[in-house]
Amino acid sequence: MGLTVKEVADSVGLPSRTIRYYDRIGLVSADERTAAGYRLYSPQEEGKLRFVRRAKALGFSLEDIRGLMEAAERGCCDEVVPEVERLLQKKVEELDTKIAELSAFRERLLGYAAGKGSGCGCRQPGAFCGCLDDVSQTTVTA
Amino acid sequence: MGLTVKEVADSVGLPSRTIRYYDRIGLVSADERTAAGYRLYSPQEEGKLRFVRRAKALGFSLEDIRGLMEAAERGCCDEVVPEVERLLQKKVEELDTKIAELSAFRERLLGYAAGKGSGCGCRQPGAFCGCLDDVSQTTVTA
DNA sequence: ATAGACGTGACATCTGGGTGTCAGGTCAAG
DNA sequence: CTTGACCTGACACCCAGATGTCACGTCTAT
Repeated sequence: MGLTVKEVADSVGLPSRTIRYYDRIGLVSADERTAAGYRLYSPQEEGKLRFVRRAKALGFSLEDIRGLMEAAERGCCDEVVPEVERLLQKKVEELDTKIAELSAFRERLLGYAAGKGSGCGCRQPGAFCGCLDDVSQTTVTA
Repeated sequence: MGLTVKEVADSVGLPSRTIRYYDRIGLVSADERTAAGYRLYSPQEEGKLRFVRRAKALGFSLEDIRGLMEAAERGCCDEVVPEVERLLQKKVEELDTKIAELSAFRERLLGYAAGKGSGCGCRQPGAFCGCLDDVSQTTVTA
């Protein structure tokens, strides 16, 4: 009983190669095998893999994901949610910061593009005039 | 004339090792050298390096940055701004999408945490009950 | 019984963005 | 004239997250 690598791969939308990789690194292991050694995935493991795929798409590292799933092993949703929430909060904050910085950068660029005559006025094709530098004076973290 | 690697490194806030790396990969090269072969950086090159540092902090890849600087070589700011704006727009859109997805994910989590009784109710510590999977049904790109 | 799709582990390789470590050359100060 | 900080190139190595490629085993259909 259970799905083969290929079946579960098609089902969750990851290459079977990657599924085997996740097994190898101990992220999601098929703990059942056929007599011939073929991996067999239970619906639960399929769920884990699906979770991995989505969390990965959201920008979590495999280590983050490992942490989340270990939390899930320790308890069920009631215990997991705060952990997930914490990591998620961190992610959201990171992205918020990044967005803010990019927006500021963009504003400055638009200022250059639209306002103050046309550009920096240095008129030195071929030379790196420094106005991009000037434009990027936005304070940036990391 | 010009700054040595160490001087320019301290000035722009990058390790001298990294400056030499950027030279090696042809991102920002010191085209002047002393008789002994020491790199010498002009204020323009210093400006480029500063730009690289900031753009990197904003999440651009070195290849993106290379493209931006090539644009800068072709013309000056008037020509560069649209190019930068285009890349920047793309970045901002990527991040906006990501933020939206994370926020949706978060909402669902909060729904689990706060609403509907307490969690998914499956009460199966040690089992991956699938509610995280359920919670992450948010449509996600890439 | 044989072709072809799929499975296995093992090992190497890739990308991006560097860092560690050598072995040796240079330069300013004391 | 030596000490110590800096410079040079070359080569190896690191991380995450896979992917390529072998060589060989298995399963299903015809």
